[in-house]
Amino acid sequence: MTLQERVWQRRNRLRNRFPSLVASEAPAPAAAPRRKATLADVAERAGVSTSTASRALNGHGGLAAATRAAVQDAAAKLNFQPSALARSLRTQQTFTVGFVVPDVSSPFYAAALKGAQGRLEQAGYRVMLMDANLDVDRELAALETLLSHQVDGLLVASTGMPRSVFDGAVGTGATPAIFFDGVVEGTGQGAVTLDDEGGISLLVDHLVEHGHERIALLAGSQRESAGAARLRAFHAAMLDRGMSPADRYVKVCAWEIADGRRAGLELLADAEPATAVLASSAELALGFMSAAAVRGVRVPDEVALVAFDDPYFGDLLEPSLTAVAYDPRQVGATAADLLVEAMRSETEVREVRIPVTLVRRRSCGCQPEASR
Amino acid sequence: MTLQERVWQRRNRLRNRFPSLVASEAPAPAAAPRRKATLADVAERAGVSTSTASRALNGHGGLAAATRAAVQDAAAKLNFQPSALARSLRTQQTFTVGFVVPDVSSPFYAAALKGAQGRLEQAGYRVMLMDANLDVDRELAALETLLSHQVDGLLVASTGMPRSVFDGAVGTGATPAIFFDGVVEGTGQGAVTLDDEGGISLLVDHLVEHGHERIALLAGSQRESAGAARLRAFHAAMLDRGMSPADRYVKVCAWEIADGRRAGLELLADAEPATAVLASSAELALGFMSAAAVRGVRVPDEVALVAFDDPYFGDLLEPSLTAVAYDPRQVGATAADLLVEAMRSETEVREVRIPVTLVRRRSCGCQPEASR
DNA sequence: TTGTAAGCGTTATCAC
DNA sequence: GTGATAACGCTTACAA
Repeated sequence: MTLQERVWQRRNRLRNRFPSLVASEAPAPAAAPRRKATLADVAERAGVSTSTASRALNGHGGLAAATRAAVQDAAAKLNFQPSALARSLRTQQTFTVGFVVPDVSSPFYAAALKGAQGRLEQAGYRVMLMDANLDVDRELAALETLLSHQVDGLLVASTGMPRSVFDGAVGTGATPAIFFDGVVEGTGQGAVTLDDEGGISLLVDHLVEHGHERIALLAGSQRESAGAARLRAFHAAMLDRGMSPADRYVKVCAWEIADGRRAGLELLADAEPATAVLASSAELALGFMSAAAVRGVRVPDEVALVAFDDPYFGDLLEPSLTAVAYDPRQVGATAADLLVEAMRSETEVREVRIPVTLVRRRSCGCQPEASR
Repeated sequence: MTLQERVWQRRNRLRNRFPSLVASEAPAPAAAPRRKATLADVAERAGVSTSTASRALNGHGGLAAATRAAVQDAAAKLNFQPSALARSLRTQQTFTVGFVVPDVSSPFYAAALKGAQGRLEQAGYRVMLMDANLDVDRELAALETLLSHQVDGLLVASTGMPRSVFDGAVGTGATPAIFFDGVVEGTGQGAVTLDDEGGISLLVDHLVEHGHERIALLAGSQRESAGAARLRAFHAAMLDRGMSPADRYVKVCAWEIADGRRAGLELLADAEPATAVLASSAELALGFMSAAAVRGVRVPDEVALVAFDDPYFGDLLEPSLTAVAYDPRQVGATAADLLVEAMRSETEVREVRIPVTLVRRRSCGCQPEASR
């Protein structure tokens, strides 16, 4: 609070100087607007009341074509920009949505953000961004900040926040929330996730086609819903095909390259190592590749590798990476669409799954014809 | 406007229902706050005036310890969250900064955003994000939107906006602006850029050490200041070493992988092709690698490659990529620091350069001992 | 068709 | 120390 106090004092000092400036200084050289024009200024210049000015500018109720023109003219001359603050305070609508992610610098979230930003801007909304830094407490703080700014809606990829905490902070239904990627089960106005089951199925199927039976999983963190979903899907897919992976083949770990490397080294040190590895994310796959390189294990000759997540440089790796691909922007864009709908009118909660496809390259053992 | 109208109507309908709810419904089960608590509610519960309540909460001027406690207690009980909107309207401070980039989904900007976000949050600021989508017009629109929200400061990576346009929109000095990466020359309260000269020098030197003389440049777009700076630095560095590259070795192009590939193919089709290529960004280098692969030209045996920009998977490429590295978060963080300073008090304009280092890997022809 | 006035939720000035 | 009261810049009944 001390900080705020100091700053305000400064501002006020500045503002207090204005009267004298305006009063005693020579009249402005011309139409050089000394201070940001307000609606009252526009009204005065157009010779009407502020209410009329407001109506003219916002296209509301009946009003003479002439006055409307006069007001618009005055507004243009003064370069009038309505104060979003004042308007929002009055209308209780901010046309701002809060965007919360575990880590903006992750390519996936950055792309989702881009997708959402585009749609929201088109719909007339601004985005206020908060990075939870993979920390549930900060995620909570982020939500509270956003709420105190009266955002009209929330787009959140949760870092595994319990439902009760989320509902406690957001209050049920007051501010619509759409989850993407990191879902808080049982709340919110909707969710968009990747087709984890379908993707894992594609990957397992493909490895089986290559004749693998001892398949390992780099599962990622189980706090985020996506990690958990992929692990579940993996077990289901294996069972479907009459296999059940040894527990020691399933590595739960964080999402960074280093974590994938660590887990990969463990996998490779096994007495009877898996012949194929499925990584739950591109980073984990990268980590595994690096582990294999360190141990001198050749991919795909000695161990096959596939990933859920197709990095944009997947083609250029050695070996190129077989992976499940999807459009991360689409998840952001879709979530934004759902949110815009929810903000416009009550809608029933909807869950959307983004489709994924298999990209066959060399890390699985395939020999794709010379690409491109 | 039609949209806004409709939404407001709905809101008002909702609000109009509240009085009856509050008035006729049975008293709330307990301290279950029906509606978001306002300062007036807190004051009433504490039995003081709103002014006193405000003072108590903000730690202003003298007031009895007892009353202060009472107010704080009431606030806690009501779960009071001050309205940022109302406060900002009154104080003319939003504690929000606008962040404008050409493309958030680019790893560099995403990382810069992350760096800035952290520092700003620490300093008590929120970030409102706008993506200009590589378009100067949208950049302008973004600035105007931000200004209409009365952001306290601006962090902008410009897509090559002319100074006059920027000054016209932002007005000189009213709202402090710090540029990063994409600088608008001659305005703003500061700028932070990478050490383009130093980086290019390192790269050229290194290629020269390898014995190269016919060095080509994938220059990137010249609209952004970084692209232009690297091109200038390249010419300077070559001249310094007594070389002057043929014009046909210098390819100006956009920043995408595909652009790098296209330019790379041209370079390789040359009758007397360059023996080394310097790419102004990681994407351009990737594009070149892909072009070389298509043509069956081996890197580094037949052509050496170095890049300004070290992608996080640079190690795992084939060949691994020799590059100039830097911390993109640091540029965001540094810019944020400058901005916070500028918002707190008038400061002279400062230009900061972020240092870069050379990472020797295999694409240049080096044989680094087994990494890691 | 237009104006008057109330109010959104705060903070700040000035009396008491 | 504390309380009225007037802004901040806008929208919107309600009156004229």
